[in-house]
Parts: sequence; structure tokens; C-alpha cells
Amino acid sequence: MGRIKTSDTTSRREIIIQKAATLFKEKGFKAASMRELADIVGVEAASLYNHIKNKNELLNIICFDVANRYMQMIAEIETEKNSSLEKIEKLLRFHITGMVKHFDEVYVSDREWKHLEEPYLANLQAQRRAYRKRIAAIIDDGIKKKEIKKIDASTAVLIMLHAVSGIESWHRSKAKINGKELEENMVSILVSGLKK
Amino acid sequence: MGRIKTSDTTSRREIIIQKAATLFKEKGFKAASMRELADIVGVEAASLYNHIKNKNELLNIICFDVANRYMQMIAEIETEKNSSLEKIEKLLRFHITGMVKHFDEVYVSDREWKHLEEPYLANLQAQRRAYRKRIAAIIDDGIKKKEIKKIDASTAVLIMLHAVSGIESWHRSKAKINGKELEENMVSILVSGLKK
DNA sequence: ATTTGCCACTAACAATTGTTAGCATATTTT
DNA sequence: AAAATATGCTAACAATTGTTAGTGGCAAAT
Repeated sequence: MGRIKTSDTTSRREIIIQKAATLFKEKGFKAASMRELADIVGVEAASLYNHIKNKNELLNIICFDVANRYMQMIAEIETEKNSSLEKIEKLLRFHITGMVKHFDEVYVSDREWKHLEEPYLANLQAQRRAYRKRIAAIIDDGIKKKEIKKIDASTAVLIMLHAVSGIESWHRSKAKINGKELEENMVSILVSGLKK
Repeated sequence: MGRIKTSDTTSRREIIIQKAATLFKEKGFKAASMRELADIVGVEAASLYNHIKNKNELLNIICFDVANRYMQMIAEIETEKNSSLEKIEKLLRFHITGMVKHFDEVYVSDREWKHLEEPYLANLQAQRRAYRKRIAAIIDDGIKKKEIKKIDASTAVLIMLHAVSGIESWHRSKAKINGKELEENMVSILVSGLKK
């Protein structure tokens, strides 16, 4: 079939991962086959294994890529000297733009993590739990300082994160408002929903 | 293996569908096998086909069951003489309690509809689009009447529906607040996020 | 008690899956 | 130019998949 075209910035491996993310998003991890991925990449199925260990490694990479980005951002936010509400807003905006930009990856990481194998599964779950806890801590802090109304923090986290993942249907919809507008609307609804 | 136990209210078919919903939720539709489902039901795989046409029929039933419940509720709400905000709140509460009660079904319908086959796939997608439009219409009406702040209605719908589907992680979490509390928190955040 | 229909079983199928082995060709390094 | 490495191919594998055919037994109706 011919070899995979690489650019200077993107290795063959990275191309495969990228196309895998798109395929997994469209068909789901289990329903996507290596032969199909190979077709898309422009190569025979067996040739993929010169670049990756196996199918599950693809999912690992995608999921932890996303998780690591989030962990980095929350660490940064925690150190900044902002009000709790400002911190939440910044995180929210980060999630929204991240969802718009790295859509396939984030989508797959959100919906297909179930198919990770141990120890990666347990690892990612722990990481996600920890992440939610850190956000909840910011909210609880805001409640204590009376910037945020008295609500259950973990419920608020759950709403925020899942609302953002709803951008999926914005992505699919025809009558799209633009990304910036979407962001402002989401922030407006969610932040004022928290405010005291 | 012996035959499937039926109660007076639940046919063998319904038992299979119920167990299928749970299995599909846990493993995903594609990853769940008929042999596994048969095991859970307590029967050989081939025996399932005395009660259902095929695997995809199970998914059809689950998805349209949920969709029909929603369609019925929105029709009811539209006829009532309430303010837009009250209508939205009622719908929101319906979604929340529905998610808590029919968790497996709703979860599967939300995440696995991709694996429906035509014409069911197109059918359900159309139904969901129509459903979201009807909610958006209520919101737009509320904006016109100045009960709701000026926002993009379809973004608001997207936030609402996906926030509710986040109850999934509440379901899994250990430190659970109770269902009623969860409902009040969600309503509080989302409704006040919309209010003018 | 006999018949009828429901229901579960065994066995088997064709298709699809992820993956490996072995070999050929292209590219890069020496 | 030669050697080494990277990357592709074909063929094949074992396992798993959904599903059907055919058979026999259990339960309810006659």
C-alpha cells in the first residue's frame, strides 16, 4: 500500500494515534477494528504493529494524554492567587476550549475509558477521582469564604464536568454558534448558578 | 440449565431486556456478548432467541423505551399553564428522578445509541433532536417573557441534559448524598443559572 | 391421558477479531 | 557501496462473535 506519510512535526506513530482517536470516537473502541484503522492510515493491519504494541496501547495513550493535561492545569490554578469563583471559571474555560480543540481525544477518554486494561484502568479512575476532589475543594473553599452558595460541592463538580462534555452535541449540530459564544453562554449559566 | 423464572408481572422477555440493560451499561453494547447475557439470565445463549429476535433488538427496545417516556413528559409539560422557568424545573426534576430510577436503561440509551442499526438509528436521532428543540422553545419563550436571561437556548439545553447524565458518577461514588438532596442541588444550580 | 405449544438444549456455521511469523523492500547510517 | 534499521507486505493463527437448525422435554389445555 505504500508507507505512511510523516511531516516534520508528526511521527508515524502519532499519526496512527490521531486517526485512532477519530475512529474510536466515531465507532467506539470495541467496534473499531485494527483493519479499519489500517485502511484509514493507508496501510495493512499488520503494519500498524511496527509502531504500536497493540490496540489497547492506543487507548492508554489517548486517555492519559487528556488526564495529564487536566492535572497540569489544576495544579497551576491551585497556586494562583484568585478567588474561588475565578478559579472555577478559569478551569471551566480551560475545559471548554480543550473540548473544542482536542475533541476526539477528550471524547474518547470520557466515553471509552471502560475498555482500559489493568493497571491502567484503576490508575485512570484514581486520577479522575483525585481530580474531581481537587475541584470540589476549591468549591468548598468558596463556600466557606461566602463567594459560592451553600451546595454540595461534588454535585457541582459533576454538573460542571458533564455539562462541558455536552459540547459533543454542539459539535454535531448544524446550527452552530461559534466556539467563543458557546463558552460565554456556558460560563454565564454555570458560574451564576454557583454564585451566592 | 433450567428455565427462566418469571414473576406474575415480568415475562421472560422482560427479564432478558432488564438484564441486558445492566450488562450493556457495564461492558458497553459491543463488548457485551450474548453468551454472557445468557449466563446472567441462567440459560444457554441460543435459548435467548426464543424470546428476542437478535442482539440489536435489545438495544432498540431499551433506547426507545427511554425516548418514549421523555416524549410523553414533554408533551404533558407543554400543555400545562406554568411559567417557562417552572416548566424547565419540572422537566429537570423528571430527568433527575428518571435517571436515578431507570439508571441502566437511561445510561445505555445515552451512551450506546450509536450501535443502533438503520432505520432505528436515524429514527432515534430525529426524535432526540426534536426533543431538544421543544425544550429550547420553552427556554426561548422564557427569554421573551423575561423570566430567563438572554442566552443561547440550545446551549442551555445541552448543559441541562448532560448535567443530568452526570448522575452516572454520583451512582458510582461512595460518599453519596441521597437522591432528593442531589435533586435539590442540581435544580438550585441550574435553575438559578438560567434565571434573570 | 394425550396433545399442543412453549422453551431450553447441543452442535455447528461463517464471519470477524487482534495479533504473530516470516519475508521483502525501502531508507538511513556507516 | 555496504550494512543496519525501519517499515511494509502476505498468510495464517486461535479465539470469539452472533445466529440458526434440529431435537427433546416440560407445562398447560383438551
